Amino acid sequence: MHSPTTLCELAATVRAKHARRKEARPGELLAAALQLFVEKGYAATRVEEVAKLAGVSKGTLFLYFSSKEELFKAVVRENLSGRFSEWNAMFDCFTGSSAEMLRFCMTSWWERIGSTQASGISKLMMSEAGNFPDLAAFYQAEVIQPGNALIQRVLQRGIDRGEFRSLDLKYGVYTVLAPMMFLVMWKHSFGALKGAEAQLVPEDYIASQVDTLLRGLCVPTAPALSKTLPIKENNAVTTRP
Amino acid sequence: MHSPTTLCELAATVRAKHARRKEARPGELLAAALQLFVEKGYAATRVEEVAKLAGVSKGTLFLYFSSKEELFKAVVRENLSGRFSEWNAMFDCFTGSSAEMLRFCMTSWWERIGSTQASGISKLMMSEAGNFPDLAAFYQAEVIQPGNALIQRVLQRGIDRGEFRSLDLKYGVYTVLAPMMFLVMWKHSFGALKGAEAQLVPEDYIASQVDTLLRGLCVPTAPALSKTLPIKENNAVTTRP
DNA sequence: TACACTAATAACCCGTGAGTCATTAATAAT
DNA sequence: ATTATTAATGACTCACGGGTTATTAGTGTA
Repeated sequence: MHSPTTLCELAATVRAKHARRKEARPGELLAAALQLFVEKGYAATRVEEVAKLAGVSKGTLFLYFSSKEELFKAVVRENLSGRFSEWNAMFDCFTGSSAEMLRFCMTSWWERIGSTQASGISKLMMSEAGNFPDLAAFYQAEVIQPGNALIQRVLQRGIDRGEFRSLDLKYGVYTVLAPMMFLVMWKHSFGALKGAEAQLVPEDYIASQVDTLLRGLCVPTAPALSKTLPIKENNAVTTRP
Repeated sequence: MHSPTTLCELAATVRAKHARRKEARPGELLAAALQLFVEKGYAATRVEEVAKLAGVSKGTLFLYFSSKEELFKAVVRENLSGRFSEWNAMFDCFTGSSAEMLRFCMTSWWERIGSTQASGISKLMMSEAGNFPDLAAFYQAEVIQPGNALIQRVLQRGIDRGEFRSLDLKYGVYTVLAPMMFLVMWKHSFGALKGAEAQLVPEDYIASQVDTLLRGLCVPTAPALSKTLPIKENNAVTTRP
């Protein structure tokens, strides 16, 4: 009836229809789900397509995930949560200036997250949070809050060391976050279209944003400003090991 | 059979079922469509809901707009296109410094666009461009390109007058655009949720972004460079140095 | 009042997609 | 080899939504 098993094993794409592989299924389904959620968004992704891409039937998917929503949550846990402990550890180790640190954060965020499929989840959540409040709350707790806290730490470090001017951290966070989120939104929307107008080199974009974030647009002026900006006196450079 | 016509005229919400109002329909449908597209997105908006909100049946909607896509395009034309001539005219009239101009652009963008329903269309397009390439191309030509050109003019003016440092305009545009687009995305996604964490005062956000955009995060260092014009508030008429 | 004209309706068609379930078949146990 | 177990299937239900059309009813004219 089917091809001999030897042939089935040859290519992963050509499997026996009823092969029993309980251990491997969840991972394959999560990988397929990530890809399709990122490509098409949450609402527009069909669970049957996910199953097909993972090489199983729709029924099998529901054997491992009780609903589309649970499937999505599992994708978020797999790809975003848990990264933050690593990033906070990197923060603790960093010894350079805060300007360097900010540049490092943004460039390596691009390398490790922005340029990967994982960033598509952020785009998706910004796009569809309004229509799926349960998912939005889940994402807020799982990703947004740790992310905000991390950026705040970076800025606070700069202020404490007298390298950054004092600013309202609540809004300061967004001067860092907004450029990255915009890049992600762009990449997964107009950036994905063919038009030459829409093209944009992410590394150049990030470099440009970091430059302006640190130095501003204005030409440097004699720091007559410094009297309007009382910088804290305790800027004894507390260099960490 | 129906209520007398006098009663029908009393409240706009209580109309005769078969009232014939050919002139008023398109505008009412467009207003309803704008509201629902902004609230729920393009794909998630049901044309029947739009019709209901406009006080007509679904069939009537298709009498005035041949499809959902045409309805949406009409909404975009009604609300975004045509604004740019006005904005370009304002550019030509402006006499202050380029820093003031940038601040003016961003604050009045918020007042006139960002805080209104119109901004929801931008959010929607960023969210769904990938799934509706025809709409994306339409929006790119109708809104994005004029918008980009306008921001470029502002930056070029600053550079020409020696107020802004020289920068790659292609990417410089995004240092202005990204904060505004992020605000719009936020406002229409997580910002619409109840959580106190998600709250954010747009005017304060804009002010913070403009400050950092102009001055940067770093404390002013003695540049030992040119002594050029002062940048903030107490603006002289900013002739060239 | 009768009649033509057309704005508006509501029932209808039809494809789609989330979730279910009776059936099939691969593996393990006896 | 026979049987028990369960991974996997695919046909099914059911609700939904874009678009169509036969019918109803307002309006202007004779």
